[in-house]
Amino acid sequence: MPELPEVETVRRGLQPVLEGRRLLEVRQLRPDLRFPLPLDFVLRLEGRRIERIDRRAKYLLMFLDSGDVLLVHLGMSGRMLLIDAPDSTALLPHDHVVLRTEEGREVRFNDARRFGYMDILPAGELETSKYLKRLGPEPLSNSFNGPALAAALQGRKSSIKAALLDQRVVAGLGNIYACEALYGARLSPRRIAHSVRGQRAERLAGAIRDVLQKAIAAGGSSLRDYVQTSGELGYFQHAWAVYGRQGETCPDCTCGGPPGGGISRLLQGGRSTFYCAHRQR
DNA sequence: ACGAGAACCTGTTTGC
DNA sequence: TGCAAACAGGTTCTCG
Repeated sequence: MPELPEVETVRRGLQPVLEGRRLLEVRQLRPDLRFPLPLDFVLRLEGRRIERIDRRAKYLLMFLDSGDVLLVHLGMSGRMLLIDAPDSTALLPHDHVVLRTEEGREVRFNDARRFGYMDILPAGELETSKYLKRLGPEPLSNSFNGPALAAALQGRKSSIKAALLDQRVVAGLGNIYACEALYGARLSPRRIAHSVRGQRAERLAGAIRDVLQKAIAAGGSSLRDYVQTSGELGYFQHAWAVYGRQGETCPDCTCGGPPGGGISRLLQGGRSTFYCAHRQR
């Protein structure tokens, strides 16, 4: 589930619970997530204070007072569960790592599919690490704009949809927001990537920023209700324009439903793409 | 070198 | 209703 806006929302929810707090106890419930955890995983976390929580693309970065960074990727189904009363809350299925703070609260990394992972590395090695070194620009940073996007797409013969999922082109988009951004920019997901340049690239870069900012704002506005009844962080009711809306009328088409208008589903590289063939060219 | 597809793993939804 | 197949928000590897 987590693309950039969801990870950012999780980051903001974790800040008041973890930032500036000391980890009194860390429990590792299995030796591996997607990858094996470091052998000294617990040792390097217990007793450390979390000074700052950052985000890069879909990665959460927890900077420790030891100079290490705890890097977290939520994969497809990873969640951070907030447990206020740990002693009366049994471990749930797929709770893999438990962080207990000095305040007696817990943050649990829960991940059924186990595509998520964690690692610990020295802060100085973060940028050149295998995780971050190939990432493209942050879409909400100043370095991301139409010309930068066009340059990254130059020579690419895949579909624009596939290119947007490549984290080297722009970091943080996943299947949902790639669909939504293409809808916002009125570009067909089947369009060949390198044909998106000039004005089209401006439109797409703008749509990407727009869609991400709105999704983050939707999370942020419900920050008060941040902890769901399940204690889960980062789930929100998103008002997606096209994603998951196959068969519905396009919100922007006045031509009525199919044929011609209406939202259809397409399979690209094994992933579902939702789009309006009438609006997107 | 590049792009499509498979693989990783488990839970939920869909279709016969 | 029951069961099997399809599908799920990510990333990386292999193959052609």
